[in-house]
Amino acid sequence: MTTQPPTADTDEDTEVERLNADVCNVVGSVEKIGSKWKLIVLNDLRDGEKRFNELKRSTGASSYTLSRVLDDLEEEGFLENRKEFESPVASYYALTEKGSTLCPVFDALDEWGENWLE
Amino acid sequence: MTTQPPTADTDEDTEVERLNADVCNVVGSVEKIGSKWKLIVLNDLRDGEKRFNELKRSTGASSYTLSRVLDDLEEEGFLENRKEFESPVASYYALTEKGSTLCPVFDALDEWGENWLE
DNA sequence: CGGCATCCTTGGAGATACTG
DNA sequence: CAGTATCTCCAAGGATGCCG
Repeated sequence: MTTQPPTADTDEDTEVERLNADVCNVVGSVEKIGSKWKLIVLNDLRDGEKRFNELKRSTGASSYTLSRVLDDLEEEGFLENRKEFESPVASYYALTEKGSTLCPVFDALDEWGENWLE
Repeated sequence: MTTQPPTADTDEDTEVERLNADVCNVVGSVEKIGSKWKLIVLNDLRDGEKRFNELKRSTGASSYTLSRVLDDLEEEGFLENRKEFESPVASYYALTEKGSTLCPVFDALDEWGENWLE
């Protein structure tokens, strides 16, 4: 095995998730992509591809957290990673097709926020 | 292209703040109503008002958790509480106007989940 | 530059028992 | 029935250091 940071979980909470997903997949969706950092990162990538440290700065996430979030999102097919092994290594992240399907969700959140935040 | 990849950012002071503003609505919205239980409860109330134990059952939250979530949501104006101090006390919760404004968000999540969950 | 590994703190949330 | 009071546990995440 490699590492098993916090990401390593046996999913026993799938039970609860399933219960709620039965009712409506709103909750399922949120469980899937509703975590704070996932949303921040995904939303940040709507503008186009960004590099690791760029995301780090713009999102405010620690490299540790960002790294894990990016891994998760890539693994789930929401974004893809392109590396350039040139002079200083460059690593670009961008939304995939699937990642882009979330735009309506972001739009809804964005619009809601516009009217109801602060 | 041998040397340095495009470093688009010059001064990070303004950049960070601008990006934070960019992200603000979506992230702000999520921070506001994006927690698992809040969403579960709010979504559960789209059908109409429910009582405490009803919600407890349908959401699967512990009474402690549910209680706090309800408090939060009421305090933030997403739902309202109606009590009947009759025989056995009855307490009904229902979405407010503000709470209903979240429906587009739920719809977006719902539709996304329909296409992309599992 | 990208990004793991490690340590450590926090609060979110379950279980349980109790009260009006 | 509708909550409140505790106790406890664990995953999320910040800080930091190191390494290719």
